[in-house]
Amino acid sequence: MSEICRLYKSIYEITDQVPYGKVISYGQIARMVGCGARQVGYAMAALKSGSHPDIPWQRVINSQGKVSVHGDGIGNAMQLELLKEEGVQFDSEGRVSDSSAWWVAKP
DNA sequence: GCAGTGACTAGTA
DNA sequence: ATACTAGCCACTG
Repeated sequence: MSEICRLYKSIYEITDQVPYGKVISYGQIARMVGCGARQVGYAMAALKSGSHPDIPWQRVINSQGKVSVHGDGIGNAMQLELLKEEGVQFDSEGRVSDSSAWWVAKP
């Protein structure tokens, strides 16, 4: 059994701290943990149902404010739907409203 | 230990 | 606005 590095733990910690109806970008988390953005995405991919069901991985999106495509795009659709259920407003392009960003306060 | 891969980002053309 | 490139760091073979 491979124990997850504390780096992943930090990533999960931040992701778990994202409030309901809010989202955060991979890059932002990467800066917080002090690692590359890819590692954040990798940590999310490592999340499995049953291991860390309490982690709102669906609230993690890319810097474009959109959901990234994984594998066949299955998880992608689920993620989008989950966010909609949480009350996150999406644009016609599938982009999240700037007000839905957690970290932030973007000009 | 090296090479390839990956749910990314930022910069340049 | 889009397309391509380079950088990023961890995991797998």
